[in-house]
Amino acid sequence: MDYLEGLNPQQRGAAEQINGPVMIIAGAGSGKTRVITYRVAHLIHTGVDAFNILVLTFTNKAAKEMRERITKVVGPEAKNIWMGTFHSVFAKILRVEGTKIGYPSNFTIYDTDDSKSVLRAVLKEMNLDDKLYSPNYVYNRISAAKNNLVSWAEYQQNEQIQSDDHANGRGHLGKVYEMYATRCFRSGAMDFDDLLFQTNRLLKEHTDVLYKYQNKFKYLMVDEYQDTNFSQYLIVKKLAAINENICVVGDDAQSIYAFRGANIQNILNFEKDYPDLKVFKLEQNYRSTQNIVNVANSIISNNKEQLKKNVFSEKDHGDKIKVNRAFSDNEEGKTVAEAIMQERSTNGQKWNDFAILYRTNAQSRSMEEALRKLNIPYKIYGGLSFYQRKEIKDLIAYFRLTFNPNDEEALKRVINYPRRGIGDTTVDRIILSAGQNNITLWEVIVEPGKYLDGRSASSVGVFSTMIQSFMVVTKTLSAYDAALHIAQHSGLLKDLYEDKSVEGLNRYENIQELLNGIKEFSEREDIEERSLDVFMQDVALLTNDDNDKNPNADTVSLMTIHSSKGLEFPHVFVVGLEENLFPSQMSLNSRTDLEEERRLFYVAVTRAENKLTISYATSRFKFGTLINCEPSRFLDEIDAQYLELDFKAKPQTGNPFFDDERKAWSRNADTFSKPKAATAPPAGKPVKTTSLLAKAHVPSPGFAPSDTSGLQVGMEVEHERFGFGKVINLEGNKPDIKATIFFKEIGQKQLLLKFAKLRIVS
DNA sequence: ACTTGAATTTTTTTT
DNA sequence: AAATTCAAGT
Repeated sequence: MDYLEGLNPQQRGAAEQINGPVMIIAGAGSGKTRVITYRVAHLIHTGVDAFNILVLTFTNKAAKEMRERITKVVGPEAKNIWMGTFHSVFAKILRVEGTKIGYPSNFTIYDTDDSKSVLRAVLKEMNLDDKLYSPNYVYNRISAAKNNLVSWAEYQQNEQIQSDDHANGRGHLGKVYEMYATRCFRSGAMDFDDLLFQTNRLLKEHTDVLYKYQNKFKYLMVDEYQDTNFSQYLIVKKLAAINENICVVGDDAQSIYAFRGANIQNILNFEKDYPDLKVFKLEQNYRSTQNIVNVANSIISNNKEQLKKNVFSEKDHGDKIKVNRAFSDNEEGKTVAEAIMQERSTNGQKWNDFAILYRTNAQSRSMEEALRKLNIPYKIYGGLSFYQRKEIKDLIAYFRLTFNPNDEEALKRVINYPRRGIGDTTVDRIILSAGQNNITLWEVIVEPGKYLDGRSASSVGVFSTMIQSFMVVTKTLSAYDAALHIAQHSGLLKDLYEDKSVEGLNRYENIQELLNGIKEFSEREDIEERSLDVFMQDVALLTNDDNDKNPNADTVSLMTIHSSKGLEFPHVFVVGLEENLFPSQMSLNSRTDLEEERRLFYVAVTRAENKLTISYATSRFKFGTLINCEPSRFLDEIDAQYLELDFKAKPQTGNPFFDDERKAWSRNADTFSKPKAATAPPAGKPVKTTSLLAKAHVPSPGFAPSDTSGLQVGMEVEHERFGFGKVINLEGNKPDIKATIFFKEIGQKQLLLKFAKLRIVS
């Protein structure tokens, strides 16, 4: 039992309560992963067969980490535990049982790009305006339906939905959903939501299958339960129905995936589903200093919907939370990079100790540039995954087509890449005859002479013969040899090799990297089936982290707050605390969305162990135009006693974030009602600086900042935004010289010379 | 069929 | 600013 010694009483209680329904409300940094690890270890020690345990996690990475930790406690037996994301676990089950609901076992998994491409085709065929029916909107709508287990037929019959759609002028959505679903089915494909939706169908329509897995998974654990949607909730509930040995772990304060259908009610209502539920609350935060925990608490206390808990820390108070203000996004990056540089040298820290977190992926660029200038090694997590790169998707599309010739998205992707003279017209004709003869595209292609005329028939024939040869060849080759064969004989490798541009070289290397990955896979000894089609099966579910070559390199980490969930760093920088960015402007229309943004901020803050720095910029580029930004409302919500500002608060207001600029942009309660007809354009809407305000300054043509090292009192200067002014004072030493400048249009300002972009006029 | 350059759109977050 | 789509020319 010594493995339980390291747990505090609540943690231990949760780990030892192995029978019956259990809910663990785990505050940030409260040792949640530890508890799950030891709970599973405890299950195995008390004699539960590892094969009977199912652990559902939120990311592949989390699953992998947990398995490693459990292995340390219980040894190789840990290999036999079913552990993974909802999507990967049920994809695996659907490969085995999917034939019962009409899917081939080699079904393709469509990623978001594939799905949207199908939708575009459908919308085009139905002649629908793709402004009104934007693929994005339609996709989300269908996704939401599936996550609530509404089939296309039910969608069409549901009066509420229908009247909503009609009110939105989108009465054809039901039909689009139907076409989309049938198209995917015909292609032998499931999208992400299908993996859960079809699992539900399977368990509902085939009680023998349900029974089988109920008995297999005698013990269920679900991590990050607050992020499950209805579809996931129901799968779990069904699987647990016989034994009711279900343990869910979560923190309602960290629910940040409602946009993907996550339903916070799942955790709030868990007690109703299981009246004899045992609840454990983990409230001691072992990760962060008291200041950080207190700030986090003061943020989250602004939310109405939450389970009561009292997260506390017994660590030192630690430093106050620094708040930096910058004039632009680039300067914000510079400030962060310089702070990292400095701290590392004074405190002897590693690059690893720092993380920069942001709301949107687009913000990484200004950070990257600043880090690169100071030669700071960094790594960006998330963003475009390796498997989403064009060249990788192209090659994989060939694999997909080889193993599932009905995969229309793969077919359309590669039928004319590399160029082989099959243009849009021919493709359209193929689609047309497939429709007319009620057969698949593939069936047209294998007998081109029957459906197409001479010229195109021959080039199409060459293509289909090639794919057919792949089907034969891959049967006997190892995964790597098969992949190489396809890469070579499809002409793809040659096409990339001949492109000598930098990007072309890069693409070629990426293909080699993929091939290397496949080689590694085909040499793995821990799995039985190592053929290419097995490798293919989960590729759509892989993310960037799963392709990380040296995860232990000493680098600064850059990532969105969403992907930072579950991680921790000694010093965290949260950047871009601005209205319309964080909180995102998409979230301003409803209280629930806004509360989710606030939880997101909570997640960001609680990643920090010892030090936290928050920053915002007063202007930044968006879509190539400069916009003015106002400080985020979240900053106002933090109890000021924990903060340390790098700029002077305005004494009159008592609120450091309400400065003149802020007042001019005046935001308050009516953000929730209508956008007001203000004299000033609302912040966040892209506005050319030239037309900003009556008093806005138009920089002189060819405005470029001068070298200000020789600046003297009395000189006239021009500032990009503040206009012309006169230097009235200079103070401070070398890099930190502060200039007081009187600007004609806006009055006196203090600027740090190293940041200010000034042109010396005279 | 394909190439080129212009016009248009895009940003939330992810399995 | 970058990526994608569109339209005219070859």
